Amino acid sequence: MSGPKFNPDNKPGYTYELLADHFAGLIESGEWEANSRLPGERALAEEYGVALGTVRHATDILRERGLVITLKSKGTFVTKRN
Amino acid sequence: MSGPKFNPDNKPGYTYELLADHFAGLIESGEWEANSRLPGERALAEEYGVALGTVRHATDILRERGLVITLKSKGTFVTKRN
DNA sequence: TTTCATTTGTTCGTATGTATT
DNA sequence: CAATACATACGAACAAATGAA
Repeated sequence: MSGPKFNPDNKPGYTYELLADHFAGLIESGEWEANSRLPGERALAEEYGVALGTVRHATDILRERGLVITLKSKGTFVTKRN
Repeated sequence: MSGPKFNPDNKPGYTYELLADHFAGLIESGEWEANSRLPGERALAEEYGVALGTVRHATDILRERGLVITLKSKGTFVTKRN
């Protein structure tokens, strides 16, 4: 069995960590711009073929790293850095 | 229906917070002694009539408060205090 | 060494509540 | 009112680590 769509080869590491690193890369590369809102959790879950809770765990990590902030009922935003 | 068995009256506050406070009370009162292992997460979920995720959320809070430590495949233990 | 039970860790699915737009 | 989005909560299943038999 191949696992989640985001990690069909079951590479080492937990899906939420790999996903957090992937998201961090999108921020680092500028594909996710500073101050922009991320796609919704359900949209991300759909896009990456993982569960809502997994996306949430990944964005929790981004928040801990200070890469994003989450505003209730608004969304998760890339933290502006200077 | 009235809600989870642990909070059938749906008192204000989330189940996981009420549960965390309840657990903290057990530690404070000494009913859960220092250095002792808590019942397993799944046993607690069964006992209080709540979901596993809710117990886990509650024990996460206890951990953040420094009241317990969790060792994988061993259990969650009341932090010894002096 | 292998097997087994226990416990935590992770992931999925689904539903409901609440707030914002 | 409807759509969007986060928060909470339920259930279920499998993985990983530990320790004992």
